[in-house]
Amino acid sequence: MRLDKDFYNRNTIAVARDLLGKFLVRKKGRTTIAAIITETEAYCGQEDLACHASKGCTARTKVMFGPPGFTYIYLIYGMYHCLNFVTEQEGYPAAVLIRAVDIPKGDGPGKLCREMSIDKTLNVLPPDNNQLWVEDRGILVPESDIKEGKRIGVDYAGAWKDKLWRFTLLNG
DNA sequence: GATAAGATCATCT
DNA sequence: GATGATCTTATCA
Repeated sequence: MRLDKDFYNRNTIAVARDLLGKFLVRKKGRTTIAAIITETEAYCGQEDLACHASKGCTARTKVMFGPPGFTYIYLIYGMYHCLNFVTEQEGYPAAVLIRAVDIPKGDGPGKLCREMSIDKTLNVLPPDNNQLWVEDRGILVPESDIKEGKRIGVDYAGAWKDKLWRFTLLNG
């Protein structure tokens, strides 16, 4: 079943952990790609210096301040798109970055978006759109299969760079 | 194995 | 005009 607004309207770290083992579904024309989410990162609120919303509500980050379940996609380093899902209640800016998936060789958030043809045309989609969403297909992930780690590429974020807000799925 | 640099542009100052 | 939620390739050890 497809994850709805209620799933995303929770603590961001809990959402990031629970997204492991879920299926990311991308529908493009007659083609549908489904991939198991294996790596995520949580970005929590304006206090988190690694979170884009820490600089305030701008045209780009506005979606993070909105209701949960929406997509947040941006271009980084002029080359790669990154896919996020907005979490927590409206007014609290937070999101989960999808870093890697299992079916199309997932090595990172930029490569993932390239493989699945995800770009800014999919930005700010509600959770019930028909192009990109996440499904629960009944895979249960035991606590022992989840590994925590530091977030990647945010060394500028002071004390927040060492937060263990990245989650990877072991085995498969 | 580790570290460094280059690609390249939307967004913010 | 500066700066990245990255990735690839090159160079050194």
